[in-house]
Amino acid sequence: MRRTKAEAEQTREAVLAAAIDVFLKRGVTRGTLEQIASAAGVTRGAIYWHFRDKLEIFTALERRANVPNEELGDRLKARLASETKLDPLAELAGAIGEGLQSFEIHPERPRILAVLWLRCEYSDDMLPVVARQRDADLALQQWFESVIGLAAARGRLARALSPAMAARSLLLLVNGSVLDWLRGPGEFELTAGTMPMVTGFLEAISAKRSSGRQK
Amino acid sequence: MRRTKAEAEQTREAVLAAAIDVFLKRGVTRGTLEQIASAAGVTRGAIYWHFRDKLEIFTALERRANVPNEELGDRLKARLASETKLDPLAELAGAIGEGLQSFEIHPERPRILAVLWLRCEYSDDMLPVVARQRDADLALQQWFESVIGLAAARGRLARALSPAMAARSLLLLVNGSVLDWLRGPGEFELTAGTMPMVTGFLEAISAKRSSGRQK
DNA sequence: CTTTACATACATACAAGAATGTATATAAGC
DNA sequence: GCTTATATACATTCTTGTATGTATGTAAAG
Repeated sequence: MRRTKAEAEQTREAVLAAAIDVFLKRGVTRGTLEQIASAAGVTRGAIYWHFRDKLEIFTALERRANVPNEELGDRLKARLASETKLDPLAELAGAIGEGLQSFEIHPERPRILAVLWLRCEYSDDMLPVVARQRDADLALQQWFESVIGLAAARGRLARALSPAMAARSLLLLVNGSVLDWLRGPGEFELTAGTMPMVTGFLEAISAKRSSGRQK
Repeated sequence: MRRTKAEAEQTREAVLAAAIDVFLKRGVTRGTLEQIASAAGVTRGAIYWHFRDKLEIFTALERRANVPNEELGDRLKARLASETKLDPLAELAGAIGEGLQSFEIHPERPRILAVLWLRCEYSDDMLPVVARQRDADLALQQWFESVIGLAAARGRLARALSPAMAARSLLLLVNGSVLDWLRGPGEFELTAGTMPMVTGFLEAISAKRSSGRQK
């Protein structure tokens, strides 16, 4: 019955994949370890070997959700620093488009996010989870803000919204659209349905170059 | 032990109020009828008299969440229809401000919304609830769109966003900000923290009257 | 190269506690 | 007197955690 290390890692992954399935169907609280085990083709014993309890499974999933965004942000910041001729807002739109597409390319990601955002009760004991998600959001908002601030410094931002407010608005737009997309299974295509709002918003907050004085 | 009709109605309300407390603390699934009962100062027997099961308590709460918005929308539409001189976008901003303030004035409303949005697992059996919330959102979006469409018809809308996209963006902004507010207990004031984004957004999508040609 | 010893990767079985729903008791309004 | 509004008691079902069994990989000793 004892498996090799590689096989053990494989069952660990199977448990996590099964957990996503079960959490999506039944919710994190109502989904049971027995259901996860049978979905993974093992018994609860195997789960208790790899994870202390259900919360540890959940946090393992949570950890996988927020990683890719950070890389994306770092790449964009690097590119903007090296090539100063690029239009910051256009590049920002491109990066957001990339981020959205990654959800359509890697099917696991939206499933995990759906668990975090829609299959989870944020009661008192989940408070650290909420805090981590807020931190992730804040990080996103801040790199939005730094890019928008760059545009503002070059006089390419209208005065209606400060960089901070614009960044926050943009984040709410994107997150909200993703949330809607997760709620409705296949009601619209994520990138195609979201980008018009993003580019429209960015265009709306861009300084109009023809007029020195707009109000 | 038998109470008069008025007293019975009172305990029904007490149960609902207690349910909000318990759901907020423990989550809808993990919150137990026993906890609700003791918080309401009754036993589970009383609850089972007034409600068939926990889901019925939940739906009773849900019903109370979406009512006020509809009234607000109807009032604004009536006012815009009667007085044609008003600026639609400015009135829209005012109505949104009113709506936000109602959350700060009536403390029960954000608590119920927090239950619906953050203390609830939307697993398969909750699908009708998700559908109802989407319908409520769609209704909001549509009255945003009708007002913005009015502004567009008067040439007071920039071309960056269509009325439909602008309405959707605006709804995402407002809902997202409310969600953030519900997540962080007292991190910012709802109206004061949200309205700058709303007015900024509306200003950004307004046609600049000085220039005949903006790009 | 074999043997031995130990850790690993599970499965199985069991006990305890919750939570729910229901059935029954009861006492007071109508 | 019948119904209503509750409390109480009970049976049942889940679920979890843990304890234990067990067989296999793995590595070191000889």
